[in-house]
Amino acid sequence: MGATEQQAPTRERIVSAAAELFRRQGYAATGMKQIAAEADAPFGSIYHFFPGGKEELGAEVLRTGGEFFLALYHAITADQPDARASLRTFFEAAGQTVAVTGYQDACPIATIAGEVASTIEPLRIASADAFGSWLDALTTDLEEAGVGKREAPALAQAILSLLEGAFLLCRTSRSTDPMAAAGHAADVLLASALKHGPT
Amino acid sequence: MGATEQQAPTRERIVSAAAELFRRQGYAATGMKQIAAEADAPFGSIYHFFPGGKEELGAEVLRTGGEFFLALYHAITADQPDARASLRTFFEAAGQTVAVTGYQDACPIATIAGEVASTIEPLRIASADAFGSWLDALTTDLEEAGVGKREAPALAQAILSLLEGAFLLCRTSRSTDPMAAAGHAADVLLASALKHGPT
DNA sequence: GTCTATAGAGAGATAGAC
DNA sequence: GTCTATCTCTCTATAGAC
Repeated sequence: MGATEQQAPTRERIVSAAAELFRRQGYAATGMKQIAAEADAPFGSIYHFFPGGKEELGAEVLRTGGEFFLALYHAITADQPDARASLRTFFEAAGQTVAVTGYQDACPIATIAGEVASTIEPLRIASADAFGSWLDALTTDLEEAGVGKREAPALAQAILSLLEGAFLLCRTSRSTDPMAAAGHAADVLLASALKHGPT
Repeated sequence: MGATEQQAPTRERIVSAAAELFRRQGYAATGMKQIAAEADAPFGSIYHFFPGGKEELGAEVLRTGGEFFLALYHAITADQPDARASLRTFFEAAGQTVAVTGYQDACPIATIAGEVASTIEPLRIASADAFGSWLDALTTDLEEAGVGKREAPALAQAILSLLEGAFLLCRTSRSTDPMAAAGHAADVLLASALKHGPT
């Protein structure tokens, strides 16, 4: 914490630089040399830390990205009084992030996932694991909020679909309107599930 | 119609081959040579028909893909008795298509859009135009079904977000569950809008 | 309008000095 | 563990014969 420059370890810098570039430009369009330059790391270090090359680096990016986003979800919703407020706050935060980054940063998984789902099986699986961990967390929260155990998983899938679709529409249209509409829709769905609901 | 082999014109073969490859593998990961091979067309013909190169071809793919999908939407919903049946049928058809193609073919725009939204402005605009045309059509149908003019655009955005998000989750998880959940959610949202509704 | 050969740039990956 | 030079391959794009 002193005046000395504190720089993250090389490996971490590589992973976060790759994460940012993959998320914004896509996996195939991002070169290893560009990653090294952005990370301010020697080119060879990438292959030192990731002997499996680009694919191994991509898998690590998806893993850490999934964990980071999950932690973000928990952090944002922790302070909220109930599940509906949590969802509303989360969608609002998502819209703000997209706008603040100039419609570049949205989901850390989606851009890569769309590219590799039919072509690079290990990365498809890593993407599925990330989405799966979010769905599990959301399902648990929905159940605790009073959504029936039979309805909760499908509702979680619908809410994540809303989020991911809105991310794409926001980035494409350069507008936060789709995220606002998705957030409102998520609230309607949850309210409906709680009313007709369970137990 | 006869016994003679009827082959589509070269330009059309190029566009549809490119559309299929871009949609499945992504824009950056697809090479011009692969497109020529898949289209069974000479390599030079691509540059004959698309002097602007890959970017011009990508724009044409997005334009025709957007039109085709819009026509598909109209065709599927034309026979339906009401708006809720239309939506349910459309989401069912979407899920079937994804599954039947081995989770390869989903939205003709989404994979490209995610890659280019922050990097290739002409293609970002072409993607936005395609999504915009779908939103316009859906908004009109929702209004005709009785959704209030103030609520219809946001509901259309939410429904398209559900569809796009579910496409991604289906392809990533190799399951049609997310599409079923999204279809159900869309039905709930429309029913809610019609009830609390309009006029 | 069809087709081939090739230019020129950049990719992913590797070797080896330090 | 750092860093550079380079290998090989593939990419987009072009030139020019037919």
